[in-house]
Amino acid sequence: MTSESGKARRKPRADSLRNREKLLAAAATVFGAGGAQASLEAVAREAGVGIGTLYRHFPTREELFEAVYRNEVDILYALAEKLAAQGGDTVEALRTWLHANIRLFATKRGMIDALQLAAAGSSELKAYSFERLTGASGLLLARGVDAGEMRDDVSSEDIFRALVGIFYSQMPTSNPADTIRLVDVFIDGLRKR
Amino acid sequence: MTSESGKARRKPRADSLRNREKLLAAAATVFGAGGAQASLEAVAREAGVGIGTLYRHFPTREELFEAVYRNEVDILYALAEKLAAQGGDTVEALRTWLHANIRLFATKRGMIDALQLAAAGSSELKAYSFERLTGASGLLLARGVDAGEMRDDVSSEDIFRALVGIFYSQMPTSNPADTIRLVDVFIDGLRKR
DNA sequence: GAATATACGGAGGCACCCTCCGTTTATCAA
DNA sequence: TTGATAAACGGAGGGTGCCTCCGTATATTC
Repeated sequence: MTSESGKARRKPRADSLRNREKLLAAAATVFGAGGAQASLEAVAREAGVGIGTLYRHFPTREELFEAVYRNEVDILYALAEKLAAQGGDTVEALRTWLHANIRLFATKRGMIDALQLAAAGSSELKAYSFERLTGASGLLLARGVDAGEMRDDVSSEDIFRALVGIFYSQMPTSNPADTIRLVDVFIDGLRKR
Repeated sequence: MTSESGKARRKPRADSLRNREKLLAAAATVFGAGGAQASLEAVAREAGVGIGTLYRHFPTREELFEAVYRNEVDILYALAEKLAAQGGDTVEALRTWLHANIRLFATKRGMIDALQLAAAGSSELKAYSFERLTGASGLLLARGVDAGEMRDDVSSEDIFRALVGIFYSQMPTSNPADTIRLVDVFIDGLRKR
């Protein structure tokens, strides 16, 4: 139903699939080193393909980012689901999840930029990452609100954006410990008073 | 002692002063519309001067930003001083000051970008704005810590960066009310528990 | 009214963005 | 196998921006 919808199509060309993989690997390398604004031509060079090929596979910078980090995003989402399911202190669950975020972002400079892009992106076609991670924090937030342990006057999207903002502004200069402390401040603020 | 230090200098050329003003006005316009990444050549065009002239007056993008927004920064600093001097609830003072920030940034898209730049900039030669505003929030924070009303385990620089991050991530999509709510969450987290 | 210290402007070299299209190649059917 | 052809490739090209450099212009000074 997925692969044979519509008229019978040729199967994708092998070189196309190969190039896609090469581009993803190259992008992980280049973005990892240079952050979000790294040159797309550099990615194409690193991958050993023409710039046109890059654009055919990933028409926008965002799409390339999304593809590169989709896996990590899925991991974070899965963690949120696990934490939400296993019960226990709701505030601590949220804290655990956010600390996992920080630890992940600390090693992947490009990832935080990707989220920054996603969070700022147009709302009509929201990036996969933004939806997914907003969903994840929403899961944990809702549990806290239901339990009467967290304030109910903020949305998961706002929270997520705020946290991305904190990460984003902290990363370049500070060490993870400072970031963790600030996120903890924010979490304490989320407690119902 | 300031103006005649060293050998007797010529007075600055009139055209130079004029161009500096033209550049500042143009930059305010262009950055106001286009944000931090607006083209410097566009600024020069708007000012009706050559690109070389722009670079002579403001060797870096940061310096131009700083000059454009210095006045607002000074206003915010003065407000912090006033709030710190007049006593009263320390947490409320900080809140008042941050709300003033939000209100100001809401109308000056370029300003928040400028701070973002300043906050991320190299720490060896810190931008005027960053130092000034860090100092301002430090003033208010210290008072709260001394009064035993705020936690003492975060630095004013970290706080300031975090708040810039929140502003920065919120502004493009949300309305000021959401931003205010999130900053309030953060402030609540700063309370000593 | 020189002399000269300063400032001006923009060409030039480089990098990047993105599009477009002539060329190449993988797939499929005969 | 071997065309036929849909699909993908690559990179030239036109545009923009960055920043530097230096020949030219001009405000100040004496």
